[in-house]
Amino acid sequence: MRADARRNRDRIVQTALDLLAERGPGVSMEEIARAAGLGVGTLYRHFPDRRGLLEEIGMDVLHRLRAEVRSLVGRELPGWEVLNLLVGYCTGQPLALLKSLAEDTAEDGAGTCTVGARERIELQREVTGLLEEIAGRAQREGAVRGDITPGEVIELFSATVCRPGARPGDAMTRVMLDGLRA
Amino acid sequence: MRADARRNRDRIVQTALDLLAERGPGVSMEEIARAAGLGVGTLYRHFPDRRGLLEEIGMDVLHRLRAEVRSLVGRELPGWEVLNLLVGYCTGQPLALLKSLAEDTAEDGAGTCTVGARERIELQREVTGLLEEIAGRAQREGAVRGDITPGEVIELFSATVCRPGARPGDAMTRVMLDGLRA
Amino acid sequence: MRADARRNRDRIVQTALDLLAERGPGVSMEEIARAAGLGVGTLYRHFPDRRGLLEEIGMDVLHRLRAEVRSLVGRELPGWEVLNLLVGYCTGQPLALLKSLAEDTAEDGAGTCTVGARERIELQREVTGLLEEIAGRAQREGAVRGDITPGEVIELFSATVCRPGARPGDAMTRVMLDGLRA
Amino acid sequence: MRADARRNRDRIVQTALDLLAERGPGVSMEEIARAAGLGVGTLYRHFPDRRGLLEEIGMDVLHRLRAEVRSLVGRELPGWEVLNLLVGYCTGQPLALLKSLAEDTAEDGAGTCTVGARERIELQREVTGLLEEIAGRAQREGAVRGDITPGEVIELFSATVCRPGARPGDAMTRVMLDGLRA
DNA sequence: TATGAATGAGAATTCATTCAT
DNA sequence: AATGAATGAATTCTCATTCAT
Repeated sequence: MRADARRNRDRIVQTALDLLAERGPGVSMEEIARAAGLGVGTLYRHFPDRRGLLEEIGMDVLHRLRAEVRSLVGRELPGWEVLNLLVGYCTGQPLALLKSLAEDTAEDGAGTCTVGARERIELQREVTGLLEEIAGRAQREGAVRGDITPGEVIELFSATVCRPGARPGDAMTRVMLDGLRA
Repeated sequence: MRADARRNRDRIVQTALDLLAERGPGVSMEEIARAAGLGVGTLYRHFPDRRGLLEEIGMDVLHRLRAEVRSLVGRELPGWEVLNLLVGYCTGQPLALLKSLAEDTAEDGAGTCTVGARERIELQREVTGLLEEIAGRAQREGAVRGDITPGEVIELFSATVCRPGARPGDAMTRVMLDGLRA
Repeated sequence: MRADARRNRDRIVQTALDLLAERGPGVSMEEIARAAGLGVGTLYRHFPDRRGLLEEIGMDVLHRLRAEVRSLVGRELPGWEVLNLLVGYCTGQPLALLKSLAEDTAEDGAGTCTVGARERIELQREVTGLLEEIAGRAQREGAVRGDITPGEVIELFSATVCRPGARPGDAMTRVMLDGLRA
Repeated sequence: MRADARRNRDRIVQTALDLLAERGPGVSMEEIARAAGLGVGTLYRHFPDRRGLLEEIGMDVLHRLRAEVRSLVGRELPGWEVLNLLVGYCTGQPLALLKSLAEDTAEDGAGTCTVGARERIELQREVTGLLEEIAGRAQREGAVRGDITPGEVIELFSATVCRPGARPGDAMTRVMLDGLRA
């Protein structure tokens, strides 16, 4: 891929993320293209359609999240500490998009699932798996209560840090972390 | 108001609530009308426009919530118990709609706020006030931790019970309640 | 026809005329009914449809015009004087409606002409005939120039006095009358 | 602006003028688009909405009228002759549209006047000013009667030549011109 | 009979997507 | 390859007309 094409593609993804965060899911393709300093045509050269763009953005976010999780896991810290560090990372990321993507996909029914969606779901599952491992470890270490499943721990964790406007150390994250303690 | 008109109006509100819960905010006026067994025209006889319909539905939900809160407050129970009882009520109600209404209103900017929206915001504020009183009481009773404001308690509470798919006693509500304890 | 039905009918015609004059051809049936203090249902009991109502209104106006013309003709005045007296009458009447009716009818093509329209056209022709007689007499008396047909005299006359906002003695009517002189 | 876009825009304006003249103000956007050999979307790319399209058409007509008036004024002819030449020009133009635009604008009330409407009114005023100058000159030259204002002369002039179906030399224009003579 | 609620076809408008320049 | 003009299906909303109360 040529350098300028790559640059354009990244600009689109970034701009779309910003606009989506700022103005909700109603932003039009035209607006995204314009905000990225491009024409719609160029946008469609890079992404097959709106859904495709959203999926790719989701992939982008997930890739970065996976990288972060992997690097934290590599540092061999206690699970509880990893969860706390992840709060810091996640609250700064536009993870809310992942939720709406998941909902949109669910709506369509399992059958009509795009290739792009399948890839994302795959990746999502992988990342969730990693996170659940961390949660499980934290439970085995006695830091997190044992009366809920690791999956539920992560569900909770996501609900908290993915919520729009989440900040590390705000009331909701503090209560969530305290509530998770054994 | 004629009996049949009243009945239709209620059907519309109920149907719209169901569809909105089931299929997200993208449902069209036509779909709502069809699902209610009516023509679009009838929707527009009862509600000025799409926004108006949504606002009225929000009012409907809020009125019922206020009634519930008032009745609980009237029973002079400890604040903590009221909060727990409210979990049971709220998780069965389509409160998520209130959030999306609030977001939509915010988008338009303060100036362009409709009369309907203003009323709803008013009512919302009233209900929130009642809830914060309950939270405050629970804190003074020593049941809820004191390091967060009553407003934050309620914010948390809402985030948990308004989330789509919330069930009383599920992991998220349990953790939230445990995290709130003093 | 019962007295109250007659009264309702007249109210509708009068109200419709007023609204049409005041707010243009965009007034809705509902508005007309409401302004007449009735429901739409009642309106449709008296008139088959919108077009029918307009035609009837046209008939109403035409009947009164014919009566006026006949009475003036009966007074055996010189043609020129009759024309001048008619200016006074016509500028106070909502004759503009007749033009728009004529245009609407023309649009539909000759074939699709309603029974109501046919009657009105008939009556219109009769009145025009009477007026042309007057014009012809005025020409024979030497008061009106002879280089245009009586039909043209009346066309002119109508264009002037039917124009919205026409007042006897205003610039346009004076110029028209002066221009018509032999 | 791209050449083809320019061409399409002009086609739209021309087609709309024709349809409006032929079928009255009820023509739909879809019809205009179809008649221009385009999709509705294209109309909306070029004009913000129906009103916007009409205003632009009005501007178009007015610009051409102003150019004509200016060129006639530049030829330093007697006022009376200019008026007569203008009859020839005006009767071939769809000036009736300007009247209906003025009425539509008036209906909305002064406050809600669009930017487009304001521009048009401005231009209309300018052209009317030019025409009144010509009328005034014709009066000073002794060709036009002095007992009416230049404004009234032009009002009359417009009423005659803007009327649908006006032809130079038809009865109405001849009478108007004769009536205006001193 | 009078009323006004219900209906649905039709008009304006938006926006994802395609295609000519 | 980039651009933005063109497209038309989908959506909101209106209003003449019908029909239940």
